[in-house]
Amino acid sequence: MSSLGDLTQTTSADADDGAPAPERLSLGVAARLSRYLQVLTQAKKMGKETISSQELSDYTHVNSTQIRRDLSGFGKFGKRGVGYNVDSLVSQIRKILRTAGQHNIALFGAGHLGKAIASSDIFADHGFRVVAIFDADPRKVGQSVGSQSVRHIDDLNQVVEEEDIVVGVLAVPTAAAQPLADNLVASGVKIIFNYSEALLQVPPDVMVHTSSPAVDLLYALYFYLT
Amino acid sequence: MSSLGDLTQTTSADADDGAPAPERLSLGVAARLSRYLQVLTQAKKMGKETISSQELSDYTHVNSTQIRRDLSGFGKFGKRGVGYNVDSLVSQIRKILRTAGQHNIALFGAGHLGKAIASSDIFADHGFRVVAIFDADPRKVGQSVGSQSVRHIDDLNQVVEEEDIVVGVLAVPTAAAQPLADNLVASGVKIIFNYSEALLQVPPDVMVHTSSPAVDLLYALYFYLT
DNA sequence: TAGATTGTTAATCGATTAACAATC
DNA sequence: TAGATTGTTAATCGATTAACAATC
Repeated sequence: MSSLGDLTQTTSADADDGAPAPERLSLGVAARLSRYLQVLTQAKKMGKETISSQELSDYTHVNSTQIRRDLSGFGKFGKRGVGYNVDSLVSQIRKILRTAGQHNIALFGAGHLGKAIASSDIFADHGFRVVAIFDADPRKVGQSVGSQSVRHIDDLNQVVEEEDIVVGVLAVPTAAAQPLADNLVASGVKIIFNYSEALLQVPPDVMVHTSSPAVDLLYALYFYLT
Repeated sequence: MSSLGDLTQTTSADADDGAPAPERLSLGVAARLSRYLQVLTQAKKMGKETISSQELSDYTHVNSTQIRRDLSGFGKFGKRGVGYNVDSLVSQIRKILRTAGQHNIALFGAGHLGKAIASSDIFADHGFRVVAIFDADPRKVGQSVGSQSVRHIDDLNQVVEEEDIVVGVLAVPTAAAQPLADNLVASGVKIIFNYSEALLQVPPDVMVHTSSPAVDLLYALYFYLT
């Protein structure tokens, strides 16, 4: 597996502008780059023009050397003595992650959580757009949430195709999650974001991310208690 | 394949003041044990009595050898040819993480997100109890959310002391987050769970976890697109 | 028994970190 | 210039994996 060993590095002559990374990023690198992007996006909103690896480290809790190393694998984005330009680093990382475009989300569940998600700009800031909201409750169908009106699940297949849905977000009761996941899989969606507690069973080519705030708390608490 | 990135998402206020603390778990181990615990908790709800390291691996995306290795460091919890007893593994891990007890949470923000959190049992399942809800809007004070009635922020100090609040959860608009965090720090809370997009500034002994669903999506999308 | 799965070792690979020269 | 911060190296640490005996 020596050719896979290079996953995180691009080293060679073409490290500069626009050169496509020849290999897939490793899991760790992709995850960290995404985190840098979030902090940068927020820093930009706050009017910050440059940021140092140490500042990025303070916010992401990733070691500053690691950050510089992650970035320098793709080019020389920083200025010594100054730091990184926020705007240009944002677009460099977007290029590396190939997430510069718009991506469409379907949201399931028009309860409190669904409404919170629909009205937040946490997704919008990163190019994700909620283009459809579904609910199983017929009384909710037709109500408007954010800029969308709630649809019935029967429309799922049609909407996925017409709107080019890439991600399904489940903000539904635990018991409803697996059947919905099955529907999403059947309609061809490959990324499911699960806010319920269900342990979802999906084919290997479908990616499930289960959000688990309580797990993060347990973990934080351990270091608080010890 | 998803959440290896989560490992570093929370930080420890890791004050290495001379005396070695030989018994502390490493960040990675503590994070993984927390994940096992979540899956086990859910598996238990579904009536599962035993679970193999391979099944745990399927749900957590942690290598099964790694799981057996993590667990065997603390004792021989499994039965060869059978797997692990779900109930007993839950209590063993709780013991290791020292999170067997109840811990009290104060929730800030009685909007959609706050209501979703208050009515979810995602925290309750792991021994966290929302014992107070605050909102800055005087019209919301006194309303009841879940089993609590909404309080005014002025009561914060008193509540933290009386109710032994260990964690503050921020489900407020981004602009309101930093002042609230300052209040929490002043009242002695050491763990802050931030659902806003604010980049919070806190003293080094306070731990901030910022929830970032969009980051996880970016990350998932990268592997989908490549 | 026969099949399954743990507990454990040893080797390898990738991530993390400290340190520092380069240079803005 | 003087201070700050990047880019990079070399050493260390932790994760992953294959393999397999033990044993339920």
